[in-house]
Amino acid sequence: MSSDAAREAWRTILAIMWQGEAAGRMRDVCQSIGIAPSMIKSLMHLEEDAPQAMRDLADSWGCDASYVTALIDDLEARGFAERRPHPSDRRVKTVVLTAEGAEVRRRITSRLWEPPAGFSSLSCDEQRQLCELLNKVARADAALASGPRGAGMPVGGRPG
Amino acid sequence: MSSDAAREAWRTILAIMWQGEAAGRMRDVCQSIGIAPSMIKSLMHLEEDAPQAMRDLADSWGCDASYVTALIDDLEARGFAERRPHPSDRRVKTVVLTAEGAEVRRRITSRLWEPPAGFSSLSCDEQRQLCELLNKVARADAALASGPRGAGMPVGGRPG
DNA sequence: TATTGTTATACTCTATAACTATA
DNA sequence: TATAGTTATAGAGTATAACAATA
Repeated sequence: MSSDAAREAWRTILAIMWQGEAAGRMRDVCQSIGIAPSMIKSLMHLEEDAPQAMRDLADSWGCDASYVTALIDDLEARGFAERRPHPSDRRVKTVVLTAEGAEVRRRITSRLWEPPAGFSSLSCDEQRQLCELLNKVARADAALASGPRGAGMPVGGRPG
Repeated sequence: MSSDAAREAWRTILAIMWQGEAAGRMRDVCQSIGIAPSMIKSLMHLEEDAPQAMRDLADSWGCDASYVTALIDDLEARGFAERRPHPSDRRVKTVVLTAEGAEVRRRITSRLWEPPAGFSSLSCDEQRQLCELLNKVARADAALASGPRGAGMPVGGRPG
């Protein structure tokens, strides 16, 4: 059970995300850059110097492997990503961002990470306070998520 | 241009939304209640005692009118919503939530508005502080949104 | 035999165009 | 003539099943 203040804070975050100036952000970014929304998710998760196996991408995106094939086909067709063989397992294909893909990724994040207009109503001190409180929440949330649901831990993790 | 603290705060909100315990929230709610994600959006915007014209729904969801027809067809088929004639304009159809639809809506919100696990790492005072700061942002954001992009105002709104 | 990625296929989501009824 | 909603249809987005290559 959670406190009323926490509940209201969370509801307000949802309102800022879905009803405020940032609501159509995702769609605007897609239109201005000329890519499909599904591409953003892929681009944001790939990196320039860290090849990732297709299978791992399917797992972390929670989608079917065949759909990863389709997504990476698209990215490759536009020159944003590149398939590479796995050094030791020839079944596996890995994916990296090309220089052009990395550039597009930077353009996306610079728009997406721009805070909604309402943040300008806070003083500098308030902005720093807000930032610290949110960081505390995010750190705790990440820690809790890696406990009960983390990737490295077996499912029956907690010893009897 | 926005301050570094504001930028970091916003990025942290995005991390909490997309990477933390709340990341799969929407999908979980859909599965546990047995409805499609698109239905959530519709249900959350309808009300039990405030009939809304189909046309207005299309506008506020930013989608085509024909898709509203499909959505409301689904909701009606499941007994969650009901079409009603407009009192004065016989072209218009309005939509309201049925009692059952309102009940499902309550179940959805009670899960969706549950704050992510990380909020429990804040003291009561910190939760209240966070809540106040976010409220300030949300209020300013709503005010700014209703200025440049508001519904009631003509596009060329600012007088010369 | 089990696993990785691909292909073929089908189902869901959403938009466009043509249509009917009303204003 | 213009507007509200519907129908028919087509295009994206995504999954399932069958398959080839490799382990």
